[in-house]
Amino acid sequence: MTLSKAEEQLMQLLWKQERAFMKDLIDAYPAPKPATTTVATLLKRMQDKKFVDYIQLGRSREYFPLVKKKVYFSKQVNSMIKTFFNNSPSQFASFFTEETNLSKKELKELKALIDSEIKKK
Amino acid sequence: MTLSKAEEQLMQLLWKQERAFMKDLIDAYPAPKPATTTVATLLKRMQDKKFVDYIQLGRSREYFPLVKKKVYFSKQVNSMIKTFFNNSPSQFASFFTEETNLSKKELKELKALIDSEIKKK
DNA sequence: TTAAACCCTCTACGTTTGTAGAATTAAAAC
DNA sequence: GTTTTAATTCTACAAACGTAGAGGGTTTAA
Repeated sequence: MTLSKAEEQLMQLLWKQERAFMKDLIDAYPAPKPATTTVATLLKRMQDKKFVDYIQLGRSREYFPLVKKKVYFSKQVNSMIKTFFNNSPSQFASFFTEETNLSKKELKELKALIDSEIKKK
Repeated sequence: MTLSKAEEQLMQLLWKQERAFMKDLIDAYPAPKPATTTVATLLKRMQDKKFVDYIQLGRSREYFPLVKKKVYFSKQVNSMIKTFFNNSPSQFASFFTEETNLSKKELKELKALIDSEIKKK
């Protein structure tokens, strides 16, 4: 089960807020904001898909993610790696390094980071 | 304009073959293979979206990609970076390095690769 | 207490997607 | 030459998606 584009956008807003009432989510939308009913529909569909849940507070619902952004993102990347790079993360990594425009500074940071990863192993 | 899931799968087959007749594409599908009409429909839609074109050979068409895999992939990654990492490739990179299970060896290769990228700058 | 703000469910409608049957045509194999 | 194979177009239909009006409650601020 995956999120559609519109659902994903909403999910992003929810991840950012951690927990939110519908109003907060709508506030967070850039203009042109969708109708409240649109957001309500999306939230309900996302519930059905088990991506969000809520607790009833008074007559309002405080929504929260059921899936961590990291986990969701990981799945996305892994599926891309599988699709595009024959399931080889290192192939993906090298492609990424070459194709993305990282500055020299960023590259150095990345290198340092990799170093610390290597040490962990 | 983007490809749908089913279209993307077909596109992968076409990228692999570089140029192909419909039959070749269908052959390349894992079971259960879709009906030929299904593939034909997808191909036509992909044409409309300007992702493939063909040349008429006899009464058959040899299809080929209009968009390079690399380019398409790049766009995917960039949109993910934008969505998940606030448009920061380096944030993405560090996340990736930490979360993906690269072996020590792969990490070292990646590091070497980054080094050569640094030198280029 | 009345208007404005807020939230929810139900319903709906146009578009896109996944999938494929029917009909037709042409070529290839027998 | 007739059956088989491959392709193509047309048509279709169910599911998923994007979007939102209508209707019907509360609540809060005037």
